[in-house]
Amino acid sequence: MALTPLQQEFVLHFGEMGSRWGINRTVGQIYALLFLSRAPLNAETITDALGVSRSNTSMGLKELQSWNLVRLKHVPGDRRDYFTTPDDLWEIVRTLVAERKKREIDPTLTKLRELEMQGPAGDDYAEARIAELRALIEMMTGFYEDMERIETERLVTLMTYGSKLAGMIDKIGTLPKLSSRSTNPRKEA
Amino acid sequence: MALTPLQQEFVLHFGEMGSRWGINRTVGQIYALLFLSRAPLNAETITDALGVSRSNTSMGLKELQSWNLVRLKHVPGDRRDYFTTPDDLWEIVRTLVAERKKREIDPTLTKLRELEMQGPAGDDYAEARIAELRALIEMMTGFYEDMERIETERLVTLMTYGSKLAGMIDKIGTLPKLSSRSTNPRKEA
DNA sequence: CTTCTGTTTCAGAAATTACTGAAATCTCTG
DNA sequence: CAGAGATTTCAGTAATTTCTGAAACAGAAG
Repeated sequence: MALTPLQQEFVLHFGEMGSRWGINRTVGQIYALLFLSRAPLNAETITDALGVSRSNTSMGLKELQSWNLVRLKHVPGDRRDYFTTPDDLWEIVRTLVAERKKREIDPTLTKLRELEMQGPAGDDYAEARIAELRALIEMMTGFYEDMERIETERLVTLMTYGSKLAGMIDKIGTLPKLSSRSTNPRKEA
Repeated sequence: MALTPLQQEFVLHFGEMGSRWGINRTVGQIYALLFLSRAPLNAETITDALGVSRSNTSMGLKELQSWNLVRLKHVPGDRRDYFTTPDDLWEIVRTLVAERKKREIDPTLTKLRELEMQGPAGDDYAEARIAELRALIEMMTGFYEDMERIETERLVTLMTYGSKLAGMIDKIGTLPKLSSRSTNPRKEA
């Protein structure tokens, strides 16, 4: 499969960005190719389009599967595996955020909790810093978990609302009580 | 400077996580060390505490400076440079997000706009996908820019509010008009 | 069971990235 | 300006990561 110039440029860009995103070039390129392709592609087609080895494609697809970024499809009457990316971009973003959190944040949160468990270490400043960092990460991951549960349509509304939020935030506490994870938002109604 | 076991473990963890975070081990370790240290440290002290070469420390500090993650301090009567991390963790988070956006997202947004500029390429699906991705990234970066301007205290309130937001979002549009980047949030008052 | 098609694994090669020590540079101070 | 202290640069080396081709594996069909 020959790539159009548009596909080509997009694929090369994702390859180059790969290292910044924590994946390797081939993985970035495979993803880019699938992203732009309406129909699912099999490993052979990908190998051929990108000019990499068949085994490299296999590893790349495995990596993308471990990120939950691609779906496996089967074409009737064809034994080969076909891959696609979800049509819904928001689903992709959600997956990406969830996976990065899992890989880049959760291990550290666990470690910070461990360190706190070990009790006083005779270094007040370091202990305070660690506790503060742990609390901040917990706040952010807690918020993330709440946002994760909100439907896409509402998220879009929220994001579009943008700077108006500042004004709205100040109304919090004056609004009727609703269930929430929060313990004490500024003022209890 | 000998590290306490607490510092040691924290520093080693940051070193290991470094590669996932897009920095190298030494950079992660230097940052961790500075983060836990009340007093600013000079390059010599860091070199000694981490057991790396002086030049490696120099490069690591340079990298951290390029990320705006450390500040340079000067101790009266001492010509050496001393480094610290900001006391305010929120400031650190803001820097981190800003820098990652700059490195991981902005170049892609630029590239997507370029690709769209090049006009029809005879691949409707790919063009639509690219346009959709560009629009999504613009929405998210636009929202980010709005949030960036909100004071920390309000952000904390917002994050603490968590799942209550879902209910609040539905009220958007019924609230009095305020200035905003948004063009048409669901319903105009 | 054997063959055929497709996928994965893996050891080594290639490429990239990180680290070091020595030399160069920079900048105060006397 | 000369010398001392501090930092940076850089070429070479070490370590790590990525990629490949060959071989092993899987399972459907005859």
